[in-house]
Amino acid sequence: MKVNHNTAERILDIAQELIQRRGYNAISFTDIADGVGIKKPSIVHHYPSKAALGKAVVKRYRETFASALNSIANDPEKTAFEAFDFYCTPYLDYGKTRDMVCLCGALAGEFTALPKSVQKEVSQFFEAHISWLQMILERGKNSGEFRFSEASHAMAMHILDSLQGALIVKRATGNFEHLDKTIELLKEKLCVVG
Amino acid sequence: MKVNHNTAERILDIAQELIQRRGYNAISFTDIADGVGIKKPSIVHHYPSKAALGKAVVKRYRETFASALNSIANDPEKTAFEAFDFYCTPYLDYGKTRDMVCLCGALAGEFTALPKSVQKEVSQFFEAHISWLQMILERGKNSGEFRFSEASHAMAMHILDSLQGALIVKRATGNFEHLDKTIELLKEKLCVVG
DNA sequence: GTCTATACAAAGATAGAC
DNA sequence: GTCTATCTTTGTATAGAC
Repeated sequence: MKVNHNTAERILDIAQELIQRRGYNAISFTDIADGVGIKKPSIVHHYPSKAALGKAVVKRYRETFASALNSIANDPEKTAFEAFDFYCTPYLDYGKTRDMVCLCGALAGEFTALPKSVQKEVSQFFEAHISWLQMILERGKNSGEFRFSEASHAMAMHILDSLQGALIVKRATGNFEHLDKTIELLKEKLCVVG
Repeated sequence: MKVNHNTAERILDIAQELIQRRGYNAISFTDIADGVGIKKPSIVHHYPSKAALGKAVVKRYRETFASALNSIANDPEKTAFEAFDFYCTPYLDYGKTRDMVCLCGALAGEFTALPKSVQKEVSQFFEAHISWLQMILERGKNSGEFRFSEASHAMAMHILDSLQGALIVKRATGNFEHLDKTIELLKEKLCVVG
């Protein structure tokens, strides 16, 4: 994890982590300011409102994922299986922590209580992931790596749903097996030879 | 849906619906009071704190489920497939709504920001559902209705995760297909003949 | 760009009349 | 059991000095 020394970015770092741990409506400028080591009005200087900060956090998260997923997809050396495995990595990592979930998984739990601009980013995140997964699934099917009978779009939705669900249930039960088992079952479902 | 005329129960009804729509930290005594048609202090008369109210809401939800699941499991007329199908019904129903998710799915998204007493109820809800599903899966395997190679406990976790994840992603994307597709895929995975 | 000080609204909760 | 009135804290946000 890269460490930022730029204040605007450090605010995003702390805000993101706090949302992943506690959610959007449970955190305040004071919490973020304490984490960064500055005062409340300094945050407002960088982000004019909580909604603007929330949007910036999700936008960065979404774009970081988009960039990484894009790289993998465009790398001719990578197989569809490797791309799928890469996709699972952050879920596995969060799955090992006691109280962190995907940023957008946390936000989805309080979706209708979010500012519209934040909702939009969250929706885009999920839609981009479903599209990317669908593409990788089709590629793997064509290459013979994957074997499944369902529509690739339905499979893509199912993979996303399972991983997001596994993270939130993991945290609520304290059972860290959820992620490992989910990925195992998904791979089996895809008939991965891997 | 039964309509309650008892104030204490009506408070639980409204609080539950509001949490399912917006989450715990985004709602207030004022929101609930407006929904019930009373004033804030009347809520406090019935539930001494927000934490106590939250706990009561989840406890009732959990017990209502436990009772229904118990009835199905103890009914000798019901097959394992019928029990599984019954389990999916509320998810399907919430899946058709624009902005409702499972009460405990919503709460899981802000788990660490919940009062300890509420956390405990949510954990118990998930654990009870996993145990119940595991039992039904084993029963179906023994009767020849289900065919799966994984541990029944892992399958039970996976079913719960998928359904919970499908609900929150459904709401965040506005794509109502998530639940239907999830259940279809789960049934196929179980090699359901039914 | 960061701070102190402050405004203003909303939150959870209490006191006490009816 | 429900209300009005109030307390206290915390929230987001602004003004203006440094």
